Amino acid sequence: MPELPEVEVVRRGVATHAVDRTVSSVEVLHPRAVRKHGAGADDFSARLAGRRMVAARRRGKYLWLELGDAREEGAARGGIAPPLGPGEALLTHLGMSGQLRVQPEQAPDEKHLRVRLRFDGGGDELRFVDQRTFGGLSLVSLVHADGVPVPAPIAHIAPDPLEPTFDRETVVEAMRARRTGVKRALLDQSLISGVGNIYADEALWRAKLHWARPTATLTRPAVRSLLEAVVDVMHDALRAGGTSFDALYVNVNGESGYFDRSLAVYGQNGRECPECGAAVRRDTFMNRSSYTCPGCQPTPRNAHW
DNA sequence: CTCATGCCCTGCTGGC
DNA sequence: TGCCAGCAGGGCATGA
Repeated sequence: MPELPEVEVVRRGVATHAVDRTVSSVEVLHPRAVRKHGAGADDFSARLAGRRMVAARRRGKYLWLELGDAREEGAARGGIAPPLGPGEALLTHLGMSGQLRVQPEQAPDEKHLRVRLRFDGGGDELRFVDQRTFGGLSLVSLVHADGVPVPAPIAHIAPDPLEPTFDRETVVEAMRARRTGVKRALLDQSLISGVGNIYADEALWRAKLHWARPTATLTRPAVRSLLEAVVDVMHDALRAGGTSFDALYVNVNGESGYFDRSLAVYGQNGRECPECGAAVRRDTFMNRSSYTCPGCQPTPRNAHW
């Protein structure tokens, strides 16, 4: 499952292989992959063709490729200017199973290939492959939020913990003001973005907090150490190239990360906690799994289920 | 406004 | 061997 560290690995790959290239043609093989693009697949393809990728950026689990000025490029291509101005981007979310792959044009189509981008001059293609179709692409305009250009549809999402604009103390106060459980707050993208189920469980384990602990009962130092744990686990995962349980997460070259070997509790039901040796337990919460060590993260008396 | 819940989607796994 | 329930889960719409 791609979460922030995995998306960052993909961003780096896309920055290397797609930035400074100009899209020559776009093929949408499954309309659901561009469902967020309101004007439809044909419009998506027509507008993206001829645009130059100028930068690869990320907030949380969203990744976008900033596009060069369409009018100049359109003029250069014989006056067939797409009706877009500057300040736009190709926005992507990988969902659960989305992949951006750099592939030679002669490579056979992947079974779940959804969108193909070809570039001027031929060579490698950029492919969006997605088994479960929770992910997708769209063309969006950029707006300024706190002085940072972000895609308009995700302007409501909070900075992620690896961004320079992330203000830890703001998040500490916002979390303590919530009347909910700490994991639900960690997964709330309007408070802090980029934290998914895997890294939420790992950070809670490192901070020795149970997922059902009410945020209102946490001291400021406890929230600070939780946010530090989030940053630490994400940095560790990034160094390992991300977490891959199966072939669903790979980088743009199709390679898996190996952080799954370093997971303390996530997916470790019944295994020994690396800290105290107690058997890791799995609970169902928010219709998904939460893994805890009963020794290191005892259930709080006032649990917020 | 805050907080909680269900749905979208496909493929793999395990029980019978 | 085949069938089906359960599971993976981010983000959004909707309801309380």
